[in-house]
Order: sequence, then C-alpha cells, then structure tokens
Amino acid sequence: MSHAVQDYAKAIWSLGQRSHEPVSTSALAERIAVSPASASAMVKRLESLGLATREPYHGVELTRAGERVALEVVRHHRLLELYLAQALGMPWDRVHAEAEVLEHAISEEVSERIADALGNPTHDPHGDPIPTADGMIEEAPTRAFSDLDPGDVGTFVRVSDADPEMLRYLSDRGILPGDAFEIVEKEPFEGPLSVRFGDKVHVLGGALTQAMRAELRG
Amino acid sequence: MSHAVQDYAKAIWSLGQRSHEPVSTSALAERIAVSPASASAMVKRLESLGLATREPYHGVELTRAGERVALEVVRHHRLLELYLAQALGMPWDRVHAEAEVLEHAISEEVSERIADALGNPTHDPHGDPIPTADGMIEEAPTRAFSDLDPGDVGTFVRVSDADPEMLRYLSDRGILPGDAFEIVEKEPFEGPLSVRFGDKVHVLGGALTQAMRAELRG
DNA sequence: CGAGATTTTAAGTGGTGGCTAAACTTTGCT
DNA sequence: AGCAAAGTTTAGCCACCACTTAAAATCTCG
Repeated sequence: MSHAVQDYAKAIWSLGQRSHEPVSTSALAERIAVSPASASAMVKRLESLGLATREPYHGVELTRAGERVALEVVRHHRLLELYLAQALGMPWDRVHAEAEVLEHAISEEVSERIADALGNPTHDPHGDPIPTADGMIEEAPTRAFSDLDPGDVGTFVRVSDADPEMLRYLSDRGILPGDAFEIVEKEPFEGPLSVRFGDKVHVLGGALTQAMRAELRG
Repeated sequence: MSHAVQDYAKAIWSLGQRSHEPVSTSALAERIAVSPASASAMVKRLESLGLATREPYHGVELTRAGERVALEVVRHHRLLELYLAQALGMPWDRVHAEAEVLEHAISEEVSERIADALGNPTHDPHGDPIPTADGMIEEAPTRAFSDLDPGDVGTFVRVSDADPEMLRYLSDRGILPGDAFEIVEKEPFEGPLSVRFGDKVHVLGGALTQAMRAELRG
C-alpha cells in the first residue's frame, strides 16, 4: 500500500464527502495535480486492490475497505496536526505539510499513543473531526461562509488546512475555529463578506470564505 | 535523496566508525542485506551525489557531506527512539523499528522541536550518543563486554539497538545503560561471562556480550 | 606467479507513477 | 435525432529506483 494509493484513497474520500456521489476522474486528477489519464490508471489500481469500485466514465467510489484506508490516513493526519501544534508547539500554519508526510509513516501503535497523549481528541486544530481508530467519523453538517447571508450567526468550525497563507492570515487576526461570529454584510457578485468576531468586524474575500466553514446557530 | 541513499550513508558511517578505514563493498552489502553487486552500484550513486569517495576495489569513505547526511539520519533516529520511549511510553524494545521508518520522514524542524522537548539530550535510551544538529558527535571509546576480563569494572554504556530480543532480555533483568558492573568470571572459548550488576551476578552469553559495550573505570 | 577471494560491470527484472496522443463515451445543445 | 464539445479511457511510452545473476576484472597471499 504505497503512499500514492493512500493519497488517492484520501482524495476520493474527501471529494466524496459533500456530494454523496461517485467522484469524477477529472476532479480527482485536479485534486492530486496529475493528468486525468494518470488518475484513471490509479483508480484502476485501487479497484484491483479492492479499495474502490468504478463505473467506467461515471466515476469512482470507495469500498468499505478503501474508506477504512482513507479514514486511517485522515486520522493519522489530524492527530499529527494536533500533536505537532500542541505537544511540540509548531505553528498552526506549518503542521499540515509535516503531517502530510508523517501520516504515511507512523504505525498504528504510535498513532494510538499520540491519541492517548492528547486525551483522545475529536477535532484537530483546524476544527476538522478526527476519525476513530475503527474507521468511524461524524461530520456535523457545515456551510461555507461564502453561502451565508447577513444576520446569520454561528460558530466558525473549520478551515481547509491546505493553504498555510490562509491559516497565517486568520491566526494573525485572532480568528480560530470555535469562535462565534455574525455575518454583517455581504457584497454581491462574490464580493467580500463582513463578519463580526467578538467586537471586531473583518472583511473576508472570496477564496477565504469558501475555505471557511460554519455551524449555524439554531 | 531517497531512503535507500540515506540508509547506505548511515551504514557506511556505522561500519567506518570503529576501524577508521574505507568500508568494503562486501561488508556494506552484508549490513544492508543485498548482493555485493547492488552495494557496488549504490556506492557509485553516493559518489555521484558527492556523498562518498571510492577507490575501486578498495572500499568507500564518506565525504564530509555524506557524513552529514549519515549523522543527520542517526540524530533523527536516536532522538526519535528517546522521544518515543520517554514522551509516548513506548517500550524500549520497540522504539528501534519505529524510528527506523520515521528517521527518514521527519523534517529538521520537527527533529529540533523534539530535541528541545527532551532537553537536548546527548544520549539515546540505548546509551548511544546523539549527533548534534550541525553534524558533530563525540564517541567515547568503548569496549565490547566480550573483550573484558575478570576484575574489570566500569559502566555499561550501550547496547546495539537492532535486536529487540536482547533489549527485552536485558530490561527484564533490570540491566540498563548507565549501570555500573564488575566482571566476575570469564569462561574460555567464547563461553559466557559472569557480570555483577549491583548485587546480582548475571551470566551473559556470546552474542549478547558482543552487542553490549562498556566504558572501563580508570 | 597464480589460485581464490573480492569487486565491478553488464544486462536484465519488476514495480511505481507519471506523461502524451489518440480513441472512445457521455452530455448537452440545436 | 444528430452532432460537437467535454470528459474519460486506452495505448504506448518514459524515467526512476533498487534489486538480481552471471561474467569479467582486479587484488591478495601463499
């Protein structure tokens, strides 16, 4: 089970999360940053490993086994992020890259020891839920900030961990998962969003509001 | 810089430690458990990377760059062993295998954070010295237990970390690096050695006494 | 000096993971 | 329905890595 296979499983899982439909080859290829042909070939490999089923021309889905692989990698990733930040004091915006490598290298034993050391947490520092060791995950339904409307109030629960710039930007301004917010204003045509966190109103642009997710109150 | 390259550098360094002479291809091949031809090819690769110099038919030596690579990997390995044992409570006899994998995966930043968390230790749990971040190591001259004679007293400083059985055996009997000892008796023909640790005399066989190393008193 | 040991070269294997180009299927529009 | 565009798959290829066996080269030591 090579790194690449694990990465594809993770990517398929991740893309399949929202829409519970098969994942298209091109979406997968774009996510992994390879050509569609390469993604197609890899998907075949996952199928031959029993990790995915595919309907040619209609997309891939993970089998339960494939989902387990994906969730295990995701568990490793999120535990590592939390551990690096918490136990080793690594800045929030650098843990992702490190976890991306280590997630493939740590044994089950170490990952469980890390989970224990952290008190078996349920969410990582970005607000993402951590799958359990037996391959379960509960995803609370969240909405992208870009979908919200003025007057909406709730909790900022997570932000994509893939872009260090965004993380640094947010943490520089003291905005962290768990913070309550209220949408103040929304400019039309994908314009910026004015959001109040505490007493400060921040104006957040498009890419950012697509990466940030909220649980609405009520 | 692939894992294999790092492993070869580490092996050459390790084999070159004792006798400060070039390392033979066959010794290297045996250490890595590959054919001599494979080792020969890899050595060429190290040379082309500027990590080693070789005198065909007369062995390899690491360049300063190669030594740095080796020492960095060794540093990672030993810090990880210590960290896994100390911070995550992993048993002494299992840390080696895990460190063998992770040593290639952790970044400099994480390894320095681990070193800090451990208080910048100088020795790992097996008693092996830990190279500094800038590629220095001080190796106190030690002698194998199998070379010692009755009446010799000193400190048990280290034991090869490669064999979990030995580690378990020793720790089960409460024998740990740092312990003082006295050689009580030595049977001829590579027979067992009687060694006093504290008030207990242990009879230790051949392979074990070759893996255990001592600093003699005086 | 020459036999035996060691080392190197030569040639080839199998796996991974990627690519382009061309062929094929689906979709969506008229 | 028909057709073009978009999306997907296949075919054929490449590069890398790390290893192998077999044969040739070199060294060493009696």
